[in-house]
Amino acid sequence: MNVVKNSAVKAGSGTAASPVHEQVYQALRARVLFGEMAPGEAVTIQGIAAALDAGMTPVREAIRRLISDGALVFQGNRRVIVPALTMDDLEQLGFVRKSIETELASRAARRISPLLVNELEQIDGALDDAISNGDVAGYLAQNHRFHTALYSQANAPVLADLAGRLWLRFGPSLRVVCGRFGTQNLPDRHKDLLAALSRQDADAAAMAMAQDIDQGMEQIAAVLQPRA
Amino acid sequence: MNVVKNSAVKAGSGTAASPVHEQVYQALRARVLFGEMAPGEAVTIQGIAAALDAGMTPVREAIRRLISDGALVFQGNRRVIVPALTMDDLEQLGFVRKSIETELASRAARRISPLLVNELEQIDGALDDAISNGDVAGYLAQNHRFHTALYSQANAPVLADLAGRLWLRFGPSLRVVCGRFGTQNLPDRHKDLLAALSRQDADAAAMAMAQDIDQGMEQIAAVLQPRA
DNA sequence: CACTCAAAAATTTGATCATATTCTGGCGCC
DNA sequence: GGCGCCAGAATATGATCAAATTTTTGAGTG
Repeated sequence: MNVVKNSAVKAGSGTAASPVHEQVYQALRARVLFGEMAPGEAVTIQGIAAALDAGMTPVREAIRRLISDGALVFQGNRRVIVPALTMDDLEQLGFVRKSIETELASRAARRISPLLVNELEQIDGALDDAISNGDVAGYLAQNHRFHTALYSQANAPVLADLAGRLWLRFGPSLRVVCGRFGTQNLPDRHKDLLAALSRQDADAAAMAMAQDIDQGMEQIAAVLQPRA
Repeated sequence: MNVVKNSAVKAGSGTAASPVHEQVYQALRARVLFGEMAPGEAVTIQGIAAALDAGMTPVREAIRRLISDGALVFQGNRRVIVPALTMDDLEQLGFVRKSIETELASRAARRISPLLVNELEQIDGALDDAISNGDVAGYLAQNHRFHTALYSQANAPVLADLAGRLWLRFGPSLRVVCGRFGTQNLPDRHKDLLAALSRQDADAAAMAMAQDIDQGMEQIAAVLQPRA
């Protein structure tokens, strides 16, 4: 992967010339979110800088942001790694996710438009395709898109922002889940959610979301606790 | 204020020579948390660097972290300011605080030792002193210490960490509250909480915490909405 | 003749890099 | 197995370039 150098071309190709540290942040964020970095893997500034063809300063800034997001952890000394969740971490994460994301689902349900329901159904369709095709990256991406699109409709930027941060914490572990079980065994709990949304039933939407979260967290827990 | 240069003295005076960017982060964090920066105030990298006698790079990193924490906001262009909360922000913050911090209180209540209760009572005493002395800075500091000490006992690092981040968001506004109303009118809702903790009553602790949070959020809301 | 609006210079500030310095962790040696 | 040296990586600096804001200035108008 390569970060686009916005050097000479002023009449940009379309993207509004975001600063390098932002590009690096987005690139790393995507990697973490979609499981392209393994839990426990070390992250070196110079390594990332070389991989993304960027200077050290922007990379350093991006990494600090990710650390603050909980997407990376600063290992006491000067070492930065991709975190490996413990069972305790997972339990707490599940608690917060259920608190925040059920509320987001609830609020979104009250304001949602048929247009949005349609968009979500399309995303969910793409998600189903990814599952049946065994396309792990596609599954993760569409699942993320589904939740993000829903939360953006809740008119609650603070909550949506927090939820987005939480996702960064279990992204790497999700990849491990898919690596172990494949996509075939990933049930899609979004159908109940879509039904609730389309009839603007806030309580039902919250409940469906809670189940979706529980199911996801349990699947990760199964991988974290490798004793039969 | 001046950051200590850890230059020649290798046999350190006791503090384990933390990196400059960490020192800057802590310094800025304290400033935000204790209302030493006004909402809406602009934060310039070079200004901070000059004020703290540090280079630009560490300051830049610290600011990025604070932005990720929600303590500062990146104002589209390249400007960074201390956020001024809206009523909507406050409502969402209150929701998340109640979700997380009541849970923390609850968990702490189940594990707390008489020793800790004693420590909390001492902090609360210092808090009362600050109130009667009209010592705004002291009030904010002790109040923060109280909650932090409690949360550290909940054995839930993820939740405690998230709670700590949330506090950064309303720190600046708290200062405005105190500036407007003084400390005299700040009721201390910690007594109920301490009582619940000392008898390890998790539900009562959660309820008391919810009231403490509600009261704090309402006080901020009163300042945010300046129509009589 | 004063006033307004706007354009352009100047200053302030942010972004990035190349480089020097310091520290950590590993590896060979005793 | 413990101790000191070495490679590599992180930290930090200051310079340099670019962007944005502010100030200045000037022409046109009432």
